[in-house]
Amino acid sequence: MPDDTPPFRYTAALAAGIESRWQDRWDADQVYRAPNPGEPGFDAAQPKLYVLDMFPYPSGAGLHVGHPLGYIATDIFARYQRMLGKNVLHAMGYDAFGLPAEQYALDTGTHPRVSTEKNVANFRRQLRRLGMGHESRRGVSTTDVSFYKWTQWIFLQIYGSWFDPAQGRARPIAELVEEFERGTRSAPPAAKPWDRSNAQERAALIDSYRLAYLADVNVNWCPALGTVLANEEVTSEGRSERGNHPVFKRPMRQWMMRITAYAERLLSDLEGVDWPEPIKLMQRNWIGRSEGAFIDFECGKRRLRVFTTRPDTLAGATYVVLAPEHPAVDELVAARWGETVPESWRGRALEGGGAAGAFATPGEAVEAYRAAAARRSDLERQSDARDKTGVFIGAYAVNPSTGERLPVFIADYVLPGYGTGAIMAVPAHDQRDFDFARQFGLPIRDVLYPRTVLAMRHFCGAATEEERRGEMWFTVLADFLGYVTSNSIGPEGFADALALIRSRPRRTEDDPTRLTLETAQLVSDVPGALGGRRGSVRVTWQEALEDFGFSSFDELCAWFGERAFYARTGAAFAGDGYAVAPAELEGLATGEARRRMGTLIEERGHGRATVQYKLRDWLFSRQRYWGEPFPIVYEEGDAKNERPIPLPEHMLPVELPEIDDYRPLATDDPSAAPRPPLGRAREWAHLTLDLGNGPRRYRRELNTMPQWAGSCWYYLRYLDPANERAFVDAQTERYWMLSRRGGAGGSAAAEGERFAPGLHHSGGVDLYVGGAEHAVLHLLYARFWHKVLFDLGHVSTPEPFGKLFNQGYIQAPAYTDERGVYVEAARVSEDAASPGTFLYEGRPVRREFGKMGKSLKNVITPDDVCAEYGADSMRLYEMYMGPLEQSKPWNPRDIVGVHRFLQRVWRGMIDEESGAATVSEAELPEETRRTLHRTIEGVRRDFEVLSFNTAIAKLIELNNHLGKAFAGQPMPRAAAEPLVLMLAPLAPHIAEELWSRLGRAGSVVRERFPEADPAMLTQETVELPVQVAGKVRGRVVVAASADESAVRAAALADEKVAAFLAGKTVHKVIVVPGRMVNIVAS
RNA sequence: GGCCCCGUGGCGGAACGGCAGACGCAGCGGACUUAAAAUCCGCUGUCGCGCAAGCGGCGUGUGGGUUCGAGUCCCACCGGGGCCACCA
Repeated sequence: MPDDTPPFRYTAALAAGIESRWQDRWDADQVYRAPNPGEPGFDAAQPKLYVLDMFPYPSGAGLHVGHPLGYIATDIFARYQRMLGKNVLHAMGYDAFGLPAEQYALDTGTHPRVSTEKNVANFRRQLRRLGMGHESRRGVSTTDVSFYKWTQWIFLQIYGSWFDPAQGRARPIAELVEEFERGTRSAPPAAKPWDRSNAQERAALIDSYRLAYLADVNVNWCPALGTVLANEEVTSEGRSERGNHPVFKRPMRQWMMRITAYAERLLSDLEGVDWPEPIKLMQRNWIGRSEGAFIDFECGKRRLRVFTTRPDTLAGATYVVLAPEHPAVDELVAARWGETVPESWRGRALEGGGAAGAFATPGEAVEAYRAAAARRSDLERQSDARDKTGVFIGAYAVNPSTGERLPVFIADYVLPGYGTGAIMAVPAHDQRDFDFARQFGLPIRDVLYPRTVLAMRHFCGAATEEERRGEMWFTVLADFLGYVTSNSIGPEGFADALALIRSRPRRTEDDPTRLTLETAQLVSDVPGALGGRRGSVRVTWQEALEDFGFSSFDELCAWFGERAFYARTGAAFAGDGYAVAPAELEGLATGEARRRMGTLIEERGHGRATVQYKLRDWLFSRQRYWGEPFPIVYEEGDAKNERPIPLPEHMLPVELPEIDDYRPLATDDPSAAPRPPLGRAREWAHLTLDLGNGPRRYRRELNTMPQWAGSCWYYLRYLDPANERAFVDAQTERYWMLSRRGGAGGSAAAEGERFAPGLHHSGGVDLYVGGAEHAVLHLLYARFWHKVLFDLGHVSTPEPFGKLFNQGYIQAPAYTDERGVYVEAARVSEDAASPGTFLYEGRPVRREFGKMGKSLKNVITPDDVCAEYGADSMRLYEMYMGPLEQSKPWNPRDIVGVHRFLQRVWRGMIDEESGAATVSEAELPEETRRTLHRTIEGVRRDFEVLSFNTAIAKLIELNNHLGKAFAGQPMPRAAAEPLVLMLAPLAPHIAEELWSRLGRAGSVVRERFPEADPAMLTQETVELPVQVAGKVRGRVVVAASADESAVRAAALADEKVAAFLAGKTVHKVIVVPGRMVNIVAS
């Protein structure tokens, strides 16, 4: 069959030729080079812009179409900004250390360095194929020796500093030593005074202040990976995020980073950055600040310190709970049970341990409970979180508010690492305490109520104390009142609620804690109880009101003091309420009561106000091969790693040694000792050094740094990738990070306006794009390092990333067979006989949509898409799918739409037979000029806010317009060229080709983006819709400058409108100039 | 369980509180072809009336509210997704 496709039709084949030719040209001409200060071509007057992507792990599988979504977006944005005349830094590096890279190397039996280099090369090839305008000289990899030398250097900076709480910032450790020497600072009470300490003790004291330190901590040990993991790398099921292996808690001596010192700044500085709110929220939650108080309970001769956020509920505390690991337990545990101690408090010997039954002494019960708690996995603990366990330790503590003797328990629902590891339990106002109290028959004393409940108490005087305590029925009332009022059901509904409350069935045992809203509604469906919300009610609302002594609904509302009641589900716990006990707090709103109680406690010496954080220090060492070695040695003979010795800067880098067997020591045995693979490099691990006191033998630190180390600062190395004297040149750092985007150019500032709000305050990277999966890990660690570097004067901004944008995921269909196992999506086809049925090897499979990736076997590679349609079509499609921040399904059928668009653009100005441009030099007709300028204006606006889907739609519209306007005749150059330039950021290859075929020399990369003529955006006449009672009934054309009365007259005069107004009185005419008219008539 | 985000045609999605469904896909009809593909033109939320141009009703998950006017703002519910999950 003869192929009659014209030789210059824009097909995949033609696109492939165009694309590779221009990619070569771009490389050869270095068109993306962004000069640093002092480099050739640098112009201080030119505004700068730093655009950054979260760099990838170069996995062996290569890129799939989900990866470049964000990269394409930043590339378009960067290209657009270059065309506005900015000096744009856009580069792509590789996060190549860490578990995934090492795991891939293990799987394929190659050395990690070899496989990493291969993978990086493959990623680079794939990205180049997509036409990315990355500046290659800045594309560093975290595994480059010249890179990790500086990772080690930064580690030494952190190691060499301490956090001064008085100044709220990190300072060099030498200044701390100096303060001790001079006596301006004294050692903490627990430590020996400085002047009476020996050298070793002084060193230990100093070490205890460092931001990077060795400590025996209860770590997450993952034997299957042969390494410890950070809290952030462990899932809520207690398994490793990588590989899903079991993780065990175990004390080990490890490197830690004192990120907790920065908790407050990491929290408060979120205010100043332009980040998506959900991400900020996740960071806030992770940091987990809570204000509260330490309260001391007398407990025999000891004082037992608890932490609470609700000191105002102290009077409601009816028992005390310690974490099983709490150090005071051994001291407090009683020798024998008291006479009156119930059986259930004494623990239960488990089956297999001989006779089942309560333990003979508290000591035995405690021991058994601790052992059982340690055996229980996190998963088990969570699955039955409502079933509280614990044992009484035989001791009592005195409630400082009531003077009562409260029993002391240990229970694993109290965590050892948070607060003081001890709590006062207030079962009336805390769900967990309530669950525990019910389990153990402990008293429940309520001391505060939502406002509505206080009101309801007045109404329902019939309810006894007993009823309230046992069932916390007030939450039901609160639920229902909130429901009734917020639904604006009105007096009838309110009466319904009252009727329901009075007739509501007793709480049953299987619904022990509280009636939820759903159950309340269920109850309302019970015949006889209420008969439905709108149905027959047993009493009329007047009757109900009269019952309660009100004559009208308004009067009732007035009694409540406000028209809306805020109480909702859980209000009794959450605390928008009023305290009623103890006497000092009577009638105070909770916020006030908390403050008042805090003061009282402090005044009476029972404790003090404090702030606690959930954030823990960062576990910084791993027992793996493929990571940055620590620049740390120990004296030979110091077997327990007691005294780390930092290597001097000139000894950096500490290169990762070549070893044959780099596998981690994986095992199933949770009690096995970690054995870092670097221990096998014997030559490397032991060395002779002269650290100023003569040559001595030293041992190297054998752990490596975690995955996150390199990604904590790579964006700084992009700025100055080849610098051998510093991690980044100070002036260069200031230029790219500190100066405001668009600051120097007048018009540029205006252009950035819509985008700029986030850029005033913190400085840093102007736009950082990446997935939301890094909301806490990478983004928190990087902020921490950046702040340390800022405090030490190495960087000029307190925050690294001024504006953050999260792109969504690309989802793709995935298929499971009857066993629920995923099958190769590429080999599934739709059954032609019955659409909607999908077949894999002739067997039906079930379709679902999920994030594209290896695990769902639904990967589509950009290489395939490029081969079928070309890179420009691929880029355009990914941007056209929908809003960048949204997750959306990959639908290959839709790609032809954007491909056809490019084809039409091409054909509009190129002769498909000869390849010659077919444009005229004619002037544009008025209507076309207006359309063009409206498009320019719209596309610019869309580009500024990364709304590429709508920008493309506008370009398609423009092209459709041009196709119609110049059907059968050449398109004027005055339309063709702006169209090409607007297309250039989105589809750079075809734009370059068209530009050159239109007879223009050079690349479009540095051409100026078209500007809209404001005169072309205003219109002389406008068509306004005219509504009658909110429905469009007609249209009038009026002068754009027409005043309100003219528009009003025109609207009323309209024939159609008049027809609708016939026989009606016009009450009001609303005229929104330039928008519409609405006539209110009856 | 808590917090957060999202519900618009057959599909992806447009829409400063002001003409709902831009643009694309799919579908239908037509032109060009011996034919098909490609390409081009037109139609395409839904129901009713009409031969027709057209006219009208209903429509943004459900129920309320605010407003001259609600996809958009507020409340509740239903459904989907995400994050955290015994943090006192």
